[in-house]
Amino acid sequence: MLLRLEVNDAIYHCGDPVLYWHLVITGAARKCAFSWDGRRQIVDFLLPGDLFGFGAHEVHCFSTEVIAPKTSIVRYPRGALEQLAESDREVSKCIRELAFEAIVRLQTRTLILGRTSALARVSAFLLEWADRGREGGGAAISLPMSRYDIADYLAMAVETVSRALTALRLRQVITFRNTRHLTICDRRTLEFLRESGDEEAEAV
Amino acid sequence: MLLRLEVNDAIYHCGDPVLYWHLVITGAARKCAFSWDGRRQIVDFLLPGDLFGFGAHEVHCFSTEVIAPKTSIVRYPRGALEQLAESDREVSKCIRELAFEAIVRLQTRTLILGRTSALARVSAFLLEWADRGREGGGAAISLPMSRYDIADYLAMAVETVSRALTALRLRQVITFRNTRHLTICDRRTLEFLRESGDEEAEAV
DNA sequence: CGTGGCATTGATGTAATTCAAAAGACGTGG
DNA sequence: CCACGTCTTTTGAATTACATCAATGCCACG
Repeated sequence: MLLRLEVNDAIYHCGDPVLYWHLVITGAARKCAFSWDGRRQIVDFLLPGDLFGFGAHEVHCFSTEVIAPKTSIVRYPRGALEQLAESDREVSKCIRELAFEAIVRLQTRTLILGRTSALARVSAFLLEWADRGREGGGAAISLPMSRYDIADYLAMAVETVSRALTALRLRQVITFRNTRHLTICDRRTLEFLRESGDEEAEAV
Repeated sequence: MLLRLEVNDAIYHCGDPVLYWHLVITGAARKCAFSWDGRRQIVDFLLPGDLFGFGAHEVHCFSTEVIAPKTSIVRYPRGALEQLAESDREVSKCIRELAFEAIVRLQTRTLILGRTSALARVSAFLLEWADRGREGGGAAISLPMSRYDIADYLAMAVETVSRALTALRLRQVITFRNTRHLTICDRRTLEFLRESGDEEAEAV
């Protein structure tokens, strides 16, 4: 079943029963949680090819919402896919490996979130998207999400995200075509900042 | 193959080839990463019954070290277990569900690490261990790891962990039998602090 | 009875949040 | 096309929470 959705449309809400597994065809989405006081935390961004909304529980732990215009999503009935996973070795193996990859990604994300400073987190985010989004093959990145989304993904204030991006721009590590399109000029430095978070220690 | 290990023994190192999958029988261990400047980040604590060291990659992304005296670990040859996963539906399903659970745990952890304040993180940690470690059935918790381990798990300074625990003790949310054994007196407040992180807003 | 690792506490510095506001994007309708 | 309102992004000033530095207390172990 194919869905065509617009920005801020919800694909499912936290607490909904898990009836389908979803796959992004075009566009982008965010998987997020809300706390009682209205704060939001983004757990993952979904891009074309990403499978989501599957898991051990009977109900969704998170909400998933569209962030890019004219996003299309495919729904697979959950039961059928689970049955297929149990009968077909190939499908089963595929799902298992997909789950393992998700685990590695989440562990890496845990490291990023946990350890580092604001500049390091934003650097890590840009590098992550340079890898995921590679559309031109070059260092050009397009960010489908707002600064608020990035802030909630990296667990920092919007202002801090903006400042970090400005800092990177001033140091000529990145350049902007416009607010949502940028290019990495100095990947080496970006990788360095991701690890250290310290802008001073230039001496390699 | 059964291993008996002592505190600080390494079960495997980051970069080692993945030859086995491991299962904790008794004791405890920590899965951690190190950055070039020597800082450490703990990704997960392993307790009896936890399977670890499996994944998509050919080499381990993390190191795993023992934290409790006389810890015993079982090793399963990786190839055999993977073959079993492909031939036996039950095993396959079991592993898949185990992976899904790991994903949910990691996502939850992401939320904890990401959003909240020091007090909230320590509260979340205590509640997590109250659930995992339930040995007496009561609210008694024994922490096999040092404050340094907790700090690296929650991505904060040791001193901050200590201060948070002291704050909780002074507010009579927890009491200590000794440094590594404590009891939760006021679970309600602990759950509240985990969500809000704000010690002021007592008005429910 | 000393020694060394772990734990707590205090004083100080700093980086990120918060509060506040201006400038830029974007769409709508006159 | 321009004026208008709204939302996003950026920048500045002030505050705050955490990290860092430094010192002391606490146990276990030899």
